[in-house]
Amino acid sequence: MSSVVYLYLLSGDLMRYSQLFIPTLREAPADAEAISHKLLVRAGFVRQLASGLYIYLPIGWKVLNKINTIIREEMNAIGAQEISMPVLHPAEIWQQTGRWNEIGDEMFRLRDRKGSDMCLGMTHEEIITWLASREIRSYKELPQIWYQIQTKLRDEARPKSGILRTREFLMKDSYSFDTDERSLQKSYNLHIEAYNRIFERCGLKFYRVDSDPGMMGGAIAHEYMAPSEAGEDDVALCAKCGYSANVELAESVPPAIDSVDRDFEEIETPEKRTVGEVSAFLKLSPAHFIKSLLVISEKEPVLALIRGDQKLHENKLQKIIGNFRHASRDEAKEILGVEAGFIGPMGHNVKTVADEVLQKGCFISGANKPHYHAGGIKAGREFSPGWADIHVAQEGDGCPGCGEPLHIEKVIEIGNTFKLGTKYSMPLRAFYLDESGREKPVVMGSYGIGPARVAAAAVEQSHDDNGIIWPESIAPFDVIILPLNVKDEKTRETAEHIHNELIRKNVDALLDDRDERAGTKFKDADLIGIPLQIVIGERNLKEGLVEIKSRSTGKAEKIKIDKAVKTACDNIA
RNA sequence: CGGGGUGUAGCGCAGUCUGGUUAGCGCACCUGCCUUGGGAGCAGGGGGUCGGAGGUUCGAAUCCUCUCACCCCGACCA
Repeated sequence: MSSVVYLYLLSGDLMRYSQLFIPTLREAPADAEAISHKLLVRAGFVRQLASGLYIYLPIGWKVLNKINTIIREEMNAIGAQEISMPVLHPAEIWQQTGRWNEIGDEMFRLRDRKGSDMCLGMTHEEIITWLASREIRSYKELPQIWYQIQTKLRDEARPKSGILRTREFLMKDSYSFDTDERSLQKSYNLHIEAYNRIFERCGLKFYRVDSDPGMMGGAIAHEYMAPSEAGEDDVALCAKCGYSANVELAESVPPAIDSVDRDFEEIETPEKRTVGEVSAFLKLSPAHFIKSLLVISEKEPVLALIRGDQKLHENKLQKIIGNFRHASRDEAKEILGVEAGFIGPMGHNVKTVADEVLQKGCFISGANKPHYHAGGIKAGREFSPGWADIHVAQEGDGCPGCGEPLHIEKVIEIGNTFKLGTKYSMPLRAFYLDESGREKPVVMGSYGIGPARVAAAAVEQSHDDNGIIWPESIAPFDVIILPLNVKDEKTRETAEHIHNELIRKNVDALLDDRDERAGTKFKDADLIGIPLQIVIGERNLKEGLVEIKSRSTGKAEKIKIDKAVKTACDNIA
């Protein structure tokens, strides 16, 4: 029996619906968009305090704690040790790693009464590394994995989708400390094992994908992604070889076009500027065109070329030419001497970066004169750019590993893992002495899980028109007992009896003892999403029967009263 | 930060364009009766600074100005 369940068994009242605070609503708030947002509010799990700030009501908090219990069990199982660090941080440590200045408005900052700069923790690399720097002396003390489940605060530019993107949220964050890269790989692998088990136990469908380490530093990073329409990220997946990556960095080979080599020729295209307009006008698919986009980097203007059916991947381009912005219409005309809409790759004196897919084939693009496009444009003949992958991977593009078509899926990020290396141990001087007495920086990793996102993803992935269908492992209760008419003595007695027996067997069972009509009880039970319902009605009772119904399958079974407890227990596993 | 939208009872909404009784409806809530296998019915009842401030007017939920909050799209996101 988990500690969470045990706490709730302490008071029988908390197993009675009439004593519990579960404010369900017939209608979802009008401003809720995501399914998980609507259902969690309607079913009485959460309430919004302000933008990006949520109150967890009793059953919401209980679900979160069930998730946290699973996380703790699996983290402890890999030898991680739970600690708790402050949410309020002195600026100094963040200044030492440089992130005080690197991070902008997203960090909540404040001053204490003495005027010292402080901030609210967005994450705890700085703090834990400070701790390690003071306490870790020798290779004999390594490796270590420390974790906490702690509130994080981020002044998000746009909180959204209920509890999916909030300004204050709970996060399980763990940090590994190792002597070298090889040892770090072991800690990293341990986390992979733990994460796989955690998300499996939480009943989620999920992928582990390559991700962009971003400002976190370090070279290797992965994200755990739960497929959902409410997600904010896209991942590229290959069913054949298993390639999986966030679209932020996914590579792909766009399908080849069959183009016939032709000589260069100009074509009049009056008032046709965009690829869409020109391709419709010439009755050719957008893949036969080159999109020529002028951007301005910090150093110089750059002409970026991509195929007409592809999108420019700004992050990929940014890694090549540094920060840039799109040129204005006037700038384009001034620099290239032609109005936007009729720009072609030929004959310009500016740095040009083209997507690799343009290396083969014969294309159409702007003719560099108003109201004209040009056909027969071949790489190496009409233009000679620098080559790079600068397109966004799209559905059906070839897998970079095996060539099979990629599938793009919308996902919620529920966890991430980063190899940090010495990014934090160096500036904060977290050093240890190795076997030969040499001082070396600790090699670190950092690993996050968002319990609220796990809950939201579970709702997104498992619901129907009637409400939530919780995975058993994280449901607010295992069983709900529905005495349909509590004024009927036999009904009430049977329900109480079954309830007591289930509780005695450590089943987390809720008794709906409210004097409500049957319909109301069914609707609430379905909405809240408790996996198993035991329905006690006068009709069946006369034959000595009660009904056990599965929330997920909707299948109901009539069984003898004295078999109800056993059957329920068997169903809970 | 750019674009769009919404603020009227706990929730969902009408009324605003075209200013004029005591600001309405459904659900929820309270009391009574009745009812008990899918959010019943009847009767009675409570609940509103119409987001806020200022202005125009004899008179403002309604018109004007400012402001705040929230949602959606985009940018951003260790």
